[in-house]
Amino acid sequence: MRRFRGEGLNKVDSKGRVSIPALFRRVIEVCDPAWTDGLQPELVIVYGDSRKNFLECYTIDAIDEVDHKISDLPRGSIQRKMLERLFHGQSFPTSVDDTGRLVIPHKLREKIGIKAEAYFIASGDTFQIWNPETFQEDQDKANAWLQSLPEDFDPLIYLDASDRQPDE
Amino acid sequence: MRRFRGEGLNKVDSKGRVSIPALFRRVIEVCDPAWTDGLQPELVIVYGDSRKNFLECYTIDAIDEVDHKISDLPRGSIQRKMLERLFHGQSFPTSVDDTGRLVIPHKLREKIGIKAEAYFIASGDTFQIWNPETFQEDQDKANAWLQSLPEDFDPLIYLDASDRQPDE
DNA sequence: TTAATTCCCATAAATTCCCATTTTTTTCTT
DNA sequence: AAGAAAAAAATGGGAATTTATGGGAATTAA
Repeated sequence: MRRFRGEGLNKVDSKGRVSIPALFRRVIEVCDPAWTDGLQPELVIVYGDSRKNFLECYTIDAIDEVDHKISDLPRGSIQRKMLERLFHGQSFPTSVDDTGRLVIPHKLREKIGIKAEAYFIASGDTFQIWNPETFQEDQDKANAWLQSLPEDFDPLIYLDASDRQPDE
Repeated sequence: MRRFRGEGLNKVDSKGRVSIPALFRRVIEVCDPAWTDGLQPELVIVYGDSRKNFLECYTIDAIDEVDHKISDLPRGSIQRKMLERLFHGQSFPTSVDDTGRLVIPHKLREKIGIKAEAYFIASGDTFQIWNPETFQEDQDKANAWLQSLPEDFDPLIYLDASDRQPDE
């Protein structure tokens, strides 16, 4: 499964159109089973988590995986209801047009405070769209935290933790 | 099988007419085996569960699936009787008119307290129609709960739970 | 025959499509 | 290695289409 990698800053016009970074487009295409050259590859924007101030964009493969897991949860359970609302209700299916752009509806632009520019950043099998200033603030916080660590501390140390048993 | 995705808020006029979000219409059409371009695609509104304060709308394919499962239940069983009453009796078959609207009968509008506006939200292979205020209250509760969780809590964690054995 | 429902038509706003430029990146050539 | 040419990416604007919505006439129901 291909993963997104990289970041980018693009202009948003009055109709809400933004170019998707070209590298991301290749991944969106490959991860849409119905896509073939000439077609507009599809994707899904998830925006419902009220704690997040960015949009999360899923490829078709990625959202299908989520959908299947949701349908494995017991009908009527509170978890299923919540996830259905978030991923089925508070999401927006769309596609990349033939000039490589996406239309972000007015309501979604409002939600994350996007006006003239949008910042894109890869996040594994999804990518996120931020208001550039909001992202910078978040990044500043992350940097401050890094600064507080010993000079020789290597974040990769966290990876080894995943080998441990959950109860350790 | 196509699934509904997204949400929308539309006006209800004095005759009870409401536009169905365009994205939903595409799904309703595809999931009606009898539908072909120019015809009015059909659907079924289920309204009998007194504990729910919204209407649940089924595509023809979705309701057929339910019907078949019901007819597999033992005749005369209490379960079958209950489901038949709910899905056969307390349901309303209708269709999308050629301007993309649905007429919600007065009785159903009363039941969920709809007056000038109706809120639509996808829920897998069905979609729901709510009174906008009622939905918002429900959503506020969900958000409050989310806010109460640790900052880095990801609702997707629930999905991984489905890998576990039921008795864990 | 009154009221409710359906059908038909009209319009404004939003969205999509199509085409044209500009920028940036890559490739080719000297 | 520099500059020119070609290709790809980003952006802008207008026309055409689709949506959402409103109102009246025709039809059906009570």
